[in-house]
Amino acid sequence: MGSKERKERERREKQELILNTAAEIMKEDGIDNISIRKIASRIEYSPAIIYHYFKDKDEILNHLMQRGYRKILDGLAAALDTTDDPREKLRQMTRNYIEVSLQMSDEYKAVQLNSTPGVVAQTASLFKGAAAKKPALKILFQGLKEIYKDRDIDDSVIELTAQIIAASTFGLIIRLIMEQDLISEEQKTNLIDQFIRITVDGMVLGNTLDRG
Amino acid sequence: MGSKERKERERREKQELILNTAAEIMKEDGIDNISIRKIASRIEYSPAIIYHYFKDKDEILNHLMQRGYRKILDGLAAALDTTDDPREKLRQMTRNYIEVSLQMSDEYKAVQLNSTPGVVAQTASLFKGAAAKKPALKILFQGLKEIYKDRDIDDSVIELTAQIIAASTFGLIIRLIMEQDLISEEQKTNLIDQFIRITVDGMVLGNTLDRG
DNA sequence: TTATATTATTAAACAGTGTTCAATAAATTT
DNA sequence: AAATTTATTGAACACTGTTTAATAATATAA
Repeated sequence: MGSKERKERERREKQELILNTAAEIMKEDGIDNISIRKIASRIEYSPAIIYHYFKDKDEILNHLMQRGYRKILDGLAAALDTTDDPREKLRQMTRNYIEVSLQMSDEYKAVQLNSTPGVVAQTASLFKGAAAKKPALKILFQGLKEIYKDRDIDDSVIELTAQIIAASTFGLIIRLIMEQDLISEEQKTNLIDQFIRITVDGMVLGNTLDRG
Repeated sequence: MGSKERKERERREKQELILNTAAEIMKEDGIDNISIRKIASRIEYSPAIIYHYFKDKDEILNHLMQRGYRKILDGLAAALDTTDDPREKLRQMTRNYIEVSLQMSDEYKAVQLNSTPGVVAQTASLFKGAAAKKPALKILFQGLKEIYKDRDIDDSVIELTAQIIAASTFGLIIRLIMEQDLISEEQKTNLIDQFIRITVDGMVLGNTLDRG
C-alpha cells in the first residue's frame, strides 16, 4: 500500500488542525492565552501529543506569525492599480496598507511586535538593502523612484525614504490599534488622511526642498 | 513612640526594595522573566510576602512602567534650547527624543507597547485633544505652531500633524530597537538624519503645499 | 510588665503553565 | 504472525501567580 503519502498527508492535516485550533484560541482569548493544554483539550488529545507534531510552543506561534505575515502581504498585493499618477498610486497603496492592517489588528500586532529573531528577520525593514529584499518595501521603493524620476536623487536616499515611510506607517498603525478604544471613527479617518497628506505630499518632497 | 511614621516609611522602603529588585530582573532577564518567586527569592522572603505590599503582579509591572515613563519625560525635558529658530528647535527636540529613547530601549518598549488600559491611557497621543493633555505632544504642538505662525493653518490641523509626527517617531524608535541587531551604527545614523530631514522639512511643510 | 491588638511573615495548597520520558496502543512492513 | 515503526498517553518535573490559615514579631493599652 502506498500509505506513506497518506501518512504524511495525515500528519500535515493534524498539524493544520493544531494550528487552526491555536488560531481559534488566539482570536477568542488573545495571543497570550494560547496554551498547549488548551489546544490539546480542544482537539481532544493529551497535551503531550502536540510535541509529536511541533518542536515546542514557539514553533506553533511562529507558524501563526507566518500566516499573519502572508495575510498582510496578500492584502497589500490587492492594491488595485486604478491610476497611473505615481503620487496618487502611492497614496492609494499607503491607505490600502493601513486599512488592511487595521482589519486584522491582532495578526498585525502579533507579527510586527514579535521579538523572536526569526520573525524580526522577516519583518525587518530598516537594514541597508532592505528595499531589494522585502516585498512591501520594494513596492514602496519603486513607487518613490517613479516620483523622483525627473530629479537627481541617489538610490540610497530613496531607500532611506522608503524605510522611514514604512517605519512611520508602522508607528501609526500600532498606535491606532493600541488606542482604538480612545479614538473615534472620525478622528481615525482624520489621522489617516493627514498622514497620507503629509507623507506623500510632504515627506516625499522633503528630499528636494531647501533647508534653513 | 511616634512609630507610625517609621512604620509607613519602612513599608515604603520595602515596596521600593521589591520594585528595585523587579527592575533589576527586568534589566538582566527581560520584562517577561520577572516573576514573583524570583523577586521573593532575591530579597530572601517567601513569595507570599509580595502580596502584602502589592495587590498583584500587574501592580508591580505598572509601577515599573510609571518609572520608565517618568524617565523618558525627564530625558525629553533636558532638550536644551540652544537656538531660537523654530525649525532647528524642532529638529533638535526630535533628535534628542529619539536618542534618549534608544538609550533606555527596554523601558521605552515596555511602556509604549504595554496593553494595560491604564498605561495605554497614559501613553496615548492620537485622541482628539491630546495636544492639550500630553506633555510631550504639547511641546511638539507649540513648536509647530511657531513654525506655522505666518501661515493660516487651523489648530486642529496642527494637532493632527503633531500626532502624526509623534506616531511616526514612535514607529521609527520601536523598529530601531527591534531590529538593532540587524542595523549598523552608520545605518542608524543615516535613518535618524533622514527621518528628521523629511519630518521637519517635509512633513511639516506638507500642510502648505499644493497637491496634484 | 502583662495582655491585647496590629502587622509582618510564612508554609502549604490550588490551579495553571511548558516540557520530557517511559510505557502502551495502533498501524504498517516484513 | 512477528517485527518494526508510528501515534498516543499518564505521570512526573519544574515552573508560574495567587489565596488562606496559621504563626511570629511588633506596637499599643492597661
